[in-house]
Amino acid sequence: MTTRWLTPEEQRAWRAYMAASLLLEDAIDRQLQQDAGMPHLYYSILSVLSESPERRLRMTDLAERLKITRSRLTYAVTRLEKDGMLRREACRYDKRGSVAALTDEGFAVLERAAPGHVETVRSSLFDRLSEEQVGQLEEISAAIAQGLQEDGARAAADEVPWRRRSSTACS
Amino acid sequence: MTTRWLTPEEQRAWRAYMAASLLLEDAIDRQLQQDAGMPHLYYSILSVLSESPERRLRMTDLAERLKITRSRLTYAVTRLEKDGMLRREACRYDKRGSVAALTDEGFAVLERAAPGHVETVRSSLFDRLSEEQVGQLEEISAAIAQGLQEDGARAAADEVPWRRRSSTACS
DNA sequence: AGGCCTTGGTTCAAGTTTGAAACAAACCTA
DNA sequence: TAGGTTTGTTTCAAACTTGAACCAAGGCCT
Repeated sequence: MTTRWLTPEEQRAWRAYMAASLLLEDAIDRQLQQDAGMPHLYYSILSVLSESPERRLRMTDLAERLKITRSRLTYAVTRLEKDGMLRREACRYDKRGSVAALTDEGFAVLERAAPGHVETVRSSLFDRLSEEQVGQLEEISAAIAQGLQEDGARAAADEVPWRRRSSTACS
Repeated sequence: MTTRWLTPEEQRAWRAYMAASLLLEDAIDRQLQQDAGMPHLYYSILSVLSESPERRLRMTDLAERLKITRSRLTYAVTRLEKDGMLRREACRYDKRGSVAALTDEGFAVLERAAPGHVETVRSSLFDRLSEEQVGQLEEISAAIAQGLQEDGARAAADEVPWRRRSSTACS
């Protein structure tokens, strides 16, 4: 089948999106690096933890919420632990598991950084959008995210299908 | 002034956006790494070059179009040059300048990779959106990008203001 | 219990990004 | 035209990300 190239409208949207997402992540990373000494992802880790029951979460759950790989998370958590922002604890139910627990210091750092962060998100993003556009952005983003997560799940399910033994022998 | 926190609608939009942008970049990076052996940014460099007059562009212009730092570009171009995808040439007008020129091999690689890339962009993004949403996405992205670029320009202009000599001596 | 696959996490090397510093050419301006 | 600033680009070290490989521990069978 011949490629269905992007229409001019799609091209414009795609380019605008790429520029916007790059610039936005940059702006946010820069602000947080300045004011909190950590990149956006690291701040997000603290943020997610702070909203979790008992301010702690298992590594895999944390990775899932943040949509990042476990390996990336391991590295980040190691750094944050070194900085005293969180502690690693053993999981009581599952001896394999480890849970990240926000420390009081981590929580304090988060509280101190939050206003500046919110202000940046506001001035970079929401101040430029109408209320209607905020709703549109949510719907669009949700649609994309949902699709990609289904893809991921499907891919995982289909993984190494050649290992499945079919009951009727058809190669 | 007390912080204006995000409204629930804004929070939802922000979280959905973050998830979507992470997942999307991941999907695209993975596909291109698989099929073309390079991350998205590197592909974009080739792509921008291929659409430029004579398939060449000065480093700064390239960085500007891609919204990345010059230093990041230098690294990427070095790799791409090593791989034979492009060549660095001296700029005739400005002896400081260097221009990146797409090689025939680079163009060929690009042509081979393009269909798969477009297919991924389509299935990850545009297939999930209505025509209307594509338009909305463009407008939203353009608004964000425009705002952030103005900010960047303003910040650059205001840089080291203490060096400016005011005509009337006021401190 | 003894295998075997899966799951939760970490480790390691290679690749990439960051930001500040270094350089050199170009551009003032006195 | 010499000195000082700006502009274009690279360099360097430190930080971060990636993906594959690894190591337990948990869950099934049989």
